[in-house]
Amino acid sequence: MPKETFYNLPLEKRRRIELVALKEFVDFGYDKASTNRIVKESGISKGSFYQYFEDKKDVLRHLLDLVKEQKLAFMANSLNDIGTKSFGDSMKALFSSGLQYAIEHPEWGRLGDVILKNKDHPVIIDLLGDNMHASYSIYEHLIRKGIENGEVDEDIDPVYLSHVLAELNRTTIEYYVNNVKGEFTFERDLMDLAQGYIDMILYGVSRGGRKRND
Amino acid sequence: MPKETFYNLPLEKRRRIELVALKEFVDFGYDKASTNRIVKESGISKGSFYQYFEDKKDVLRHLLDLVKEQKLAFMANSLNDIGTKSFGDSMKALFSSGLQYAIEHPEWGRLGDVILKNKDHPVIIDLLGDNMHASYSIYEHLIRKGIENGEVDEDIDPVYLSHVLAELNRTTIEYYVNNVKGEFTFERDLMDLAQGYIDMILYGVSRGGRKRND
DNA sequence: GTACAATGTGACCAAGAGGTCATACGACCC
DNA sequence: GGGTCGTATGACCTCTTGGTCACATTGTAC
Repeated sequence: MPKETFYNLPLEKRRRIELVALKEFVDFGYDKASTNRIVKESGISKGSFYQYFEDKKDVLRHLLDLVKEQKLAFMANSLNDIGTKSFGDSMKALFSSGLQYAIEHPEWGRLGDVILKNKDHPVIIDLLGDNMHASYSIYEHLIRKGIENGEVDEDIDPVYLSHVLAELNRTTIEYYVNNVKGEFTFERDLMDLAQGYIDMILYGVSRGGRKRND
Repeated sequence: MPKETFYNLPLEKRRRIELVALKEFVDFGYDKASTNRIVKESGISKGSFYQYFEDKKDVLRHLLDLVKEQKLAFMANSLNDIGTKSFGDSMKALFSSGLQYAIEHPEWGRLGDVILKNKDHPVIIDLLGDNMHASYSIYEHLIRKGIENGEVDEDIDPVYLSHVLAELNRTTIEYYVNNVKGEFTFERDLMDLAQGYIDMILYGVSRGGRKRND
């Protein structure tokens, strides 16, 4: 956790440091992110930096706390009634609110991607702790429920599928944020996109096998 | 390319250096891979190292050449008749020979994973050059052919799907190599696994939507 | 033997990393 | 004025990095 000194700072200065650090981690990843660059870019001295944070890891921890808080608030609606919906609708809610978050908060969204991509890094493992497992568990939980309901094929290994879905979610959001950018801002387009995505998961990519265009 | 001096070396010494370097890149990724560690581990001097290779990048280039050569030889059969098969069978051939390669050459297989995971790194982009695009293109080509045949849903963006399939392929192989290890050594198991994988892609994960267990 | 080229060596370099610390500054209290 | 407390500073530390280079060793030809 950042030290008290950091929280005593004027809000504006705090935000400035956070944004510079965020950009640094997003642009360079954990290892290559440079504390020297962060202090230079945010116009503070090296000494101050280490009076605000324990160490480099502490900065990333703080950013992850922020993004987690933000994203949970953002996705609260989708997550709340997840127990009441079908597998497909739950997945759709998860995907579309995730994509919407990535569109509205591009830098913070990219932090999530960078973290997920470096999920083998010891520092990331340490920082995420149970959180990582938790994010897989959401999928796993939905899958098991889906199997019980008869919505999901019982032959599929739920643990395997949870990995696939988490990766697929990330890949898809990354693809649309990178390649399609601002073209999908309308709620309607986003829902169409999500529907296509869910159909692909549920019914596959084969022509005859899909439901939507029957 | 490695310098002539390197190729003049006794084969055994060359292999030793290659294996140490491979392990280093696989364990640490490009940036954190240390030339100092490589020379220490392989029992040569720093000076010799730089008489064999231009620079750090040159070593990875050499390893990528080796793995590419190996893997192409390994997958030659699957790749040869890819034009003559259906989308599903081509995908199956691609997946199962890829998995088999990963099982039989774990370290070299992991190098491919590490590279694919760091595909945004400038050095990796430089080294892979058109190769990366080529690997996506295989998928893209199959997808477009599948759409023409009426095998694949025409509503799906082929470029997007090629990214998804490449990622899915990697995730699945990674999952089975990490979690299931030696249990799938028999040809039969491997083909079952591949069939399940392809069915998931073609017909989705929904109970009713899948063909295999109708 | 001498000569010459190929190969081997490790001290050395500059750059950058994360992190520390003695010192200085400014606001408040007495 | 003096004292003190929270904050700001940048020179400095050690460590590791990728890469160099003057020199030593070896092998072969004559």
